[in-house]
Amino acid sequence: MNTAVTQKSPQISRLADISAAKPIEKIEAVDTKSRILDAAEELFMEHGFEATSLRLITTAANVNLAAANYHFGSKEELFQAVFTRRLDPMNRDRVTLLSAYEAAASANPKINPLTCEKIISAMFIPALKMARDQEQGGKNFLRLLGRAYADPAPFIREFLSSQYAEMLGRFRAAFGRALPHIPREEVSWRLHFVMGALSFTLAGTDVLKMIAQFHPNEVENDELLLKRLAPFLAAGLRAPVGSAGDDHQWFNEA
Amino acid sequence: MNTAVTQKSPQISRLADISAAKPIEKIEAVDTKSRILDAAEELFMEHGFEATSLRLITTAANVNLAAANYHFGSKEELFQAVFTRRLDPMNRDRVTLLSAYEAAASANPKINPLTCEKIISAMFIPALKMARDQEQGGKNFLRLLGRAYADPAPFIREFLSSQYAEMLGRFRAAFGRALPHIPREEVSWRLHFVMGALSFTLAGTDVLKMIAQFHPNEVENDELLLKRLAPFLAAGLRAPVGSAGDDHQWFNEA
DNA sequence: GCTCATTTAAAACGACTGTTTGAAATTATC
DNA sequence: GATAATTTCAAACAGTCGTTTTAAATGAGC
Repeated sequence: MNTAVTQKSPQISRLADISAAKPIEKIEAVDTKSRILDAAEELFMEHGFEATSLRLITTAANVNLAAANYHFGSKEELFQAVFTRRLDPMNRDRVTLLSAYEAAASANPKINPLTCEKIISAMFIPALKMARDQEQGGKNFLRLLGRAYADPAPFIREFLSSQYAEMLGRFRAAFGRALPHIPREEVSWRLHFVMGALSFTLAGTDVLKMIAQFHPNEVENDELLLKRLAPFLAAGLRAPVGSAGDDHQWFNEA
Repeated sequence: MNTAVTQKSPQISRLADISAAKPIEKIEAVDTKSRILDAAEELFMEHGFEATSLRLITTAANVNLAAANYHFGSKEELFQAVFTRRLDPMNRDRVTLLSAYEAAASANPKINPLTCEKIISAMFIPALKMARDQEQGGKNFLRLLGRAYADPAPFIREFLSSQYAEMLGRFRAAFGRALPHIPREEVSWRLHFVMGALSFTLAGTDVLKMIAQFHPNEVENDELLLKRLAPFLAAGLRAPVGSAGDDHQWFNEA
């Protein structure tokens, strides 16, 4: 015998223990469908898609296991239902707000120009509204959304892509008009970076937060957080495109 | 009987089909340990941690199932081994490069000032080097790393946190010195945003890429990609902190 | 009260999971 | 070449998984 590695004696389940799931928590919606959605939202946020079993969800929701498949068909469809419930209206609000800004700018360009800050606020305000309105569920969903961006499952990525297609198209066009001196392709990339910083921040589960000396005792609210993010992103969007001199200096001096 | 939802007739496995795994692919390392690491790196990147089974990994690596547990102890320890193999030297290179810049700046502040661009390049150059050196594995790992940032599994987050602690502390201090007019806490947040845009970009699996009209036929290399990212981040880091006027204007005009 | 569609309940299905075991094969050491 | 340490192998273990099935309970319309 031997040991290339000291083996752990007992088999410890890595997944959330279903026997430790409290049958009744704060899931208080009346109908079964909503109870399942609420529990799924919280548990998917906490453990991720693959690591969250239907038994864990239905136990937390205090409903029968078969109810999940009965009402939603499959686990994937339940996952999508969790998203559409909140993402659909949020992205609709974003497009509506952007349209309002565009109309105001069109009517009176001198007074209400469509600045980068305006466009960014059209993306953030609906997200903020959701985080504030449904006190618990809204924040859970934002964290879940931030994580879903990086999930490798193809069905998640295809689903999110279809959900975001219209909104992102509108905002890319708006940024393009607000930044006429920047090439269209560069604008696409910067919108890409904006989404990255945004989703990373909304997910709120990054490595930085677990390291000491990073705002140790202060509990930031989402509003203050996005007020920090906004100037950062606006400045990045307006930055001069990298000159040839910078490009060559960058990677050859080390 | 009835149907609240049209049921899918057969049970289709959502996970990667092990029967479809090719026993021999391009995993050509000689020793079993490296073969497992190479296969695990690629499959974890492709399917995520939970959705990747040890049987899938060992089949792709063309080794026996028990070899994974024999050499690494557990699936979690295998996952961590995949990371330490590349992340450890990469972060060491980053700190070394930053130290070199700091020494040069200290010796001759007028000629070699420690600018934001310098510090950013100390983060990017080692990542670029890895992406170029090991042609396939390096890129795979960067995508895996970007996804791991958002993974909800506690052991992943704690592991990454410990791996990044020293490096991030050094870079936060460096940014603080390079941006003396910006409050320390604001610097921490902006480093946070930088990491978000960076990991999102390195992951390369975001929603934007799947939407039409986004660089449809051009295959960007990582070098050009980071040349686009750098000016964006540097401008954001140097942005004036949000004034009180901006703050109040932001969220109350909708 | 009866009929009918809708919803809930308990139990089982087949498949897949990480891990362990004990013997065979291989490699190194003397 | 014999002995010992290391590595590989096939097989099994004890669970959990998503899903389906069957029957019981519930509700509405008349």
